[in-house]
Amino acid sequence: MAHDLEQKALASYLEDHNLKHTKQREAILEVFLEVKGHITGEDLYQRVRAHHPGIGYTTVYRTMKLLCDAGLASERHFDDGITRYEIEHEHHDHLVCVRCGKIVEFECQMIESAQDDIVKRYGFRLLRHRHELYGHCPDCQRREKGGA
Amino acid sequence: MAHDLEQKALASYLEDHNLKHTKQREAILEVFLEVKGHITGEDLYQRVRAHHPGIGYTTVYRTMKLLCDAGLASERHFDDGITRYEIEHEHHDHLVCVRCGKIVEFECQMIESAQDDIVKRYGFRLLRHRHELYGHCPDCQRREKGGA
DNA sequence: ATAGATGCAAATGTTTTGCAGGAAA
DNA sequence: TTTCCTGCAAAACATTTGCATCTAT
Repeated sequence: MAHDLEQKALASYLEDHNLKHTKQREAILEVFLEVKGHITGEDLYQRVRAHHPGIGYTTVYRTMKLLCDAGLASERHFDDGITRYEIEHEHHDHLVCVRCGKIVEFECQMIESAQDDIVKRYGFRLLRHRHELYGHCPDCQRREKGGA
Repeated sequence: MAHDLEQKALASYLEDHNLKHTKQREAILEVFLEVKGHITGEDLYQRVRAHHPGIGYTTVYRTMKLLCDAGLASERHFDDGITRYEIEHEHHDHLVCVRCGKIVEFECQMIESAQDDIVKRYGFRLLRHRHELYGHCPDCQRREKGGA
């Protein structure tokens, strides 16, 4: 499967850092990749638990932190204050549906360069940014018209 | 003082909604306007407390919620997860210095219209957005060179 | 007099930490 | 067999709520 690559990356990270390769860590990474990220700690916990009862919240949170350090995941904080983990990949921003929770990624070079201009204007040195658009996705707009 | 206007707005909001005009509410609004917003609940609590010992966190939080309803304040959530209250005014976004915590507002029409394009492309209906640039402000960059 | 406000303490919800037992190397 | 992990329970932290008391109207 396509996830072998990431499992190998995890293994080599663990090895390089004198950490142990446990079934819990493997299981959490597995589920995380399966759902393609954008998942909360709670949700991840529930899903891993389905296959591995007995696993604790603690392990999920600790493992996700580890995956972030390993460069396989990254944390995202949207409006609801709940941390979500996504698969680490090149820079992008998000569209979030406030009705169904769907998250879509986008990337816009024009905005990036406008940001650079703003930063220059104020004399800041830019480290990172966060840009989120909240609204209703096409499916939910259709549902609205339907009557829900 | 310039704050009379807002105190009047508060009074009329309270009246319209059958709420009472208390010294706590007045004091909190006073301090909030004084510091020009972008303040945390904790910070606001400490400052109000300096002049009005005995006031509780609860009242600060409840009053800020009320001021938001009244359209005088609005909540902002930056990266650190602590709610900050700002003076409500026309749409804008923020530059945040991650060293000293300074917050600068900006507004960019080019970005706004680029957003509209993106939203259209994905078929979303845009309700609101959040755009924050994190970096080092000019003062902190100077300090860095200095040696701190 | 009475609806509404206050302040305390306790609850909340998410994430983290201390610790004793358990598993990988 | 030593080092690192795990899971539980408890802590942490910002914010909210229950409740008895107090206050503006």
